[in-house]
Amino acid sequence: MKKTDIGAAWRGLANCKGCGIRETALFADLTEGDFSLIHLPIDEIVVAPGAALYHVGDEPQALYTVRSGLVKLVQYLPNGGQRIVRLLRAGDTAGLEAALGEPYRHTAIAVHPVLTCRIPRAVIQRLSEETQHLHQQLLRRWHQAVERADAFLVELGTGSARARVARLFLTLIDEQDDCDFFGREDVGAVLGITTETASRVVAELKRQGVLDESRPNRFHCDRAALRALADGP
Amino acid sequence: MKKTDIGAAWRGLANCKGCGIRETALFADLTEGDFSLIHLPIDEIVVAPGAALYHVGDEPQALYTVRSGLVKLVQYLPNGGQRIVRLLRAGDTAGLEAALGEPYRHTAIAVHPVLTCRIPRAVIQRLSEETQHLHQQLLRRWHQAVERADAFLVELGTGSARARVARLFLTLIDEQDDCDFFGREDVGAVLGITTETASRVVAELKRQGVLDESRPNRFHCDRAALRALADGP
DNA sequence: CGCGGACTTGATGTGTTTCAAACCCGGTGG
DNA sequence: CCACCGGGTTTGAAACACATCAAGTCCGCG
Repeated sequence: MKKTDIGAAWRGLANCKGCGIRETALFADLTEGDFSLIHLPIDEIVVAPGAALYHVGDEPQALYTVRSGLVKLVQYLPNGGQRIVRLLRAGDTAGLEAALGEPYRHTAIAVHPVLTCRIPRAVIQRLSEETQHLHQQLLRRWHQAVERADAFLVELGTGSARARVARLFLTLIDEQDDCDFFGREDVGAVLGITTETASRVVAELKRQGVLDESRPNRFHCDRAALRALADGP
Repeated sequence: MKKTDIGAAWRGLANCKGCGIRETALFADLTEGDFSLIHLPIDEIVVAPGAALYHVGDEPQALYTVRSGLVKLVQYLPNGGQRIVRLLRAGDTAGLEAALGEPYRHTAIAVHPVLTCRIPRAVIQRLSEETQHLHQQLLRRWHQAVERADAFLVELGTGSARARVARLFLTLIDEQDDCDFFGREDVGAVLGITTETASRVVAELKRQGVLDESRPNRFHCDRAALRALADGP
């Protein structure tokens, strides 16, 4: 609760047309003409680990396209604990509910350093009235959000702690079998297990050579071994 | 897999304008004029318990508005098991992905006898191009689906088996504190626990007088007691 | 009447939680 | 430079909840 909110730094105005990840992002299929409809600035923002993009219940002023890094969507439990309900990476959209004028349902926190584009709600509404393209994209994003949510429930909420951890690594791993991981407390909040169990499992996988920690929380993984663990008991 | 698909019976053509639950359903804010855009029949269908509205991977021909009864959305696990990822009731929409032309991501199965309206995909696409109203509703439905998914994860995937069962009852209970419940196997699939544990917990709650089984799988519940259990250990 | 399916119950084992303590490491200040 | 602290991680031992395997019961139904 007392986490510093410092760490959100303005980086400049976004140049959407020339954006490197546009084809996978919300503005994917906007046309030249569509861009002229944007009359509010889209800011590029750098968010430091631990800082929030927005908080649950906030007035929805904007939604965010993640350009790099990792964002966790957190929901707080009545008992004070927290549960991470989704993880967002490059190309994903955070705070979609802002497009509907609904208050944010989660708190979005940067896990790794995050580069993001802040798109004001007014821009979305304007575009979504004027162009079918964006409307389709919005629907697709919602669809994607549901799929992710279901996947979280099925993949990360089922089976033994070891299997869950293995599946989590498999969802985070890159093409070189490397993986930027995060704190054990967060692992627990994602998988619905305790911090200690998360730590035990990760430590054990390191000992077994399935994981190799090149730097703190940076792992090289044995993909095959992880897959075997993912469905085993 | 071999569940009979019998039990889906045509009941007639829907009269959307006069529909009793329209204000809560997908067609909530369509105008008189909008209805004239519907050129394909909307069927009213009765689905018997255990029968499917559609199967995972099916070509998306239609989406469904649930008018009464209870529908489960099921996802199958690699190991052959299954997990129920959402429960739908009167006013809810099943198979939203059809509006996007995406294949169904779940299998939708009637738990209690279900009365449903089958809305062909073409109708949705036509309407969604012609009227902002429906478009907004579609977005809202997606939003709702995500909220449900998150609630499933947080409420039904956290805490002890007893707490989860209590929360499940609280989500199903009606204003008279009555509750149409369902098989223990399904309870397990919803909560991520085994059939036996589900049975044990329900049986124990019956003995404690928290639940009173008036007829098979029809319960009168002590709401206060359930709420106490819901966050307790 | 006897069968099958869903529910209940018991005994046992194991995985996970819990409570505690030790550890490692980067940072701070003497 | 080193002592010291604090947060995150690891590890241990004991308690507990849940899974598992295996009967047994209670229906409805042919």
